[in-house]
Amino acid sequence: MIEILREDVVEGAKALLGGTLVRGPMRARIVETEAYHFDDPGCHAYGRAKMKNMALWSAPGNSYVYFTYGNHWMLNVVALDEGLAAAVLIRAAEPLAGLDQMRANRGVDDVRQLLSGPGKLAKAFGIDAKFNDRPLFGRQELFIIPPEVPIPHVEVGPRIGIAVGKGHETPWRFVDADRLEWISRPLPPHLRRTRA
DNA sequence: CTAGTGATCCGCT
DNA sequence: GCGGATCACTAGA
Repeated sequence: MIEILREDVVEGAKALLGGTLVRGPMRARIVETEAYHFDDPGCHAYGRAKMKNMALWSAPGNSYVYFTYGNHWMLNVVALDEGLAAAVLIRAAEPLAGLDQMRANRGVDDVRQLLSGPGKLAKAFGIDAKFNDRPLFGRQELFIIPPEVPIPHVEVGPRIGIAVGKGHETPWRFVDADRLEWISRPLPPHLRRTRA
């Protein structure tokens, strides 16, 4: 997995689908990701290094966690693309285990609401600044188990929440086509199907 | 649909 | 050093 992330952030974003995010009793299957890379105005690594995004230059496979909109933490996996800083945003997951812990952290009961968005997922897993810039593969307090085999069907769409003029059309949002009920929001009508 | 939230950034004193 | 704009979102009408 780290080898893929080091090579190509788009491939990395697809390869992370089907992976398992783990913390304590909590386990969840990653069903939605987005890719961001250095040359893309929507990427936090665009322009020059800033205080909050130092982790983007740490190492492929590390976490990049940041805070936005006054409320929300986001979990990213650091990657490289042609040697330049890049990242994969983990946007949604299917709860597998430790649901009671997730419910307690989120303050909601509905299983569909636990992890169906990047801010929700981070809150359910109790992810905050202390998880920034840490390895995510291998056993840690928070880690990701890569999928044993790539998932069979990936659907693609434009990324969410990117302002006009900042790469909003770039189709770098990837979802597990067989688990659409767990994604953060529906894909727009015309989508392309590709292989993982 | 819109309000809320607060750290960070950038351009100007 | 200051202040407004921005922001990879969510909850609730």
